[in-house]
Amino acid sequence: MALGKDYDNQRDCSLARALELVGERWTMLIVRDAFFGVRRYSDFLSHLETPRAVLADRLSNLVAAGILAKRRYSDSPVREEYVLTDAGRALWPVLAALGTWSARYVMDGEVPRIYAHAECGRRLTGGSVCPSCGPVGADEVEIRPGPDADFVREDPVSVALREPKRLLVPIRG
Amino acid sequence: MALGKDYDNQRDCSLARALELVGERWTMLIVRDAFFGVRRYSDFLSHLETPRAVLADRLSNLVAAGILAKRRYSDSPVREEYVLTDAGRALWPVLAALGTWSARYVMDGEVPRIYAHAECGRRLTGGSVCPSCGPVGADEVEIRPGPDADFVREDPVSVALREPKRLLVPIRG
DNA sequence: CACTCTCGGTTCGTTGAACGAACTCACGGG
DNA sequence: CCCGTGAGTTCGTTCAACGAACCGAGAGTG
Repeated sequence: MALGKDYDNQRDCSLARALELVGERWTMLIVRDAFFGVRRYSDFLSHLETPRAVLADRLSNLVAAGILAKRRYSDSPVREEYVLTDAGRALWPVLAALGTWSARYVMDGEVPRIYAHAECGRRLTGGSVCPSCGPVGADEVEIRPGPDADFVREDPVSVALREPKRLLVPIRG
Repeated sequence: MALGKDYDNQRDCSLARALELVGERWTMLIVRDAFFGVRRYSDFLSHLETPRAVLADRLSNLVAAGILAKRRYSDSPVREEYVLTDAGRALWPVLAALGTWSARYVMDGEVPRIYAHAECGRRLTGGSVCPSCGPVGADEVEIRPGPDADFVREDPVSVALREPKRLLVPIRG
């Protein structure tokens, strides 16, 4: 496949191999949403507003890559959810690093969302490091709306994120 | 533009804004090559083997985003080179985090390339942290071929990377 | 029982991006 | 004068993203 997601002549580079798994359009935002507690196809769909076929394709790729796991949470009716695996949760420092870079060099002072250490309440620096307690895992991170948050969107995920919540805690009870 | 690189409904997220700048196909690998010391259009081209039009588009996007700067290094003939700006160099922790994740969860023990702290020679952990000296900037990082490197490719960049070198040091004198 | 709703998709026609080969243009060297 | 190099642009083809419509199973309502 010459076109598409692979980087055939760059297999000798761990970065390129990683990008084959998480470098496609929408994939990183799906992973971010998974950290936000999104688990259902319909919630990913309404929050990201991606074409349904693209979402289905990305979810199955992420499952194949071992980043998400597909789990049945109801037998009747049959309902599936997508949850982060260990490998998926290990992507937190990557998202955090990119978010931190963006806050510094792209967002120009705007702070739509605040990331803090849930135990001590201090804001994280470098994305995943608490200034008092050192590096923190994603499950110890609390997110809450920042001074520049807008509350315009009405999809279930956006509504749930209007209140502080911990990463990885599912958005629906 | 509904199609393409933007994530219009996600502007309220620093990650999405970052991905609008560095999330397109090839862009991250161009930035990685810039850290490797690649500066010339023809070197990016032969190392990445991307279509020429795509490379030209990505380079101009990166310049517009303030991640690369286009600089004339010869007036006659007119020759330009692309170098990382401060904002571009600040992307190092992002690449390092993704590379580290990949080494752990994707590469399955293969080590094509080794990243070490140039001062003390120790291999970096977490991508950009020296176990003795703490966090290191990209300019203090030395790369060298690892046990699983292959020396198959003959383009100027691949050849130059057969020997140890520091990040950011240009590949051609 | 019929009707409707929700969830989690698949199908399909259209648009736009990636691909790769060919072409351009300015300069420099022999 | 011809050739080579660097840095692109042009263009026809192929493939992926888009979005609207469709689908099937089960649950809830009247």
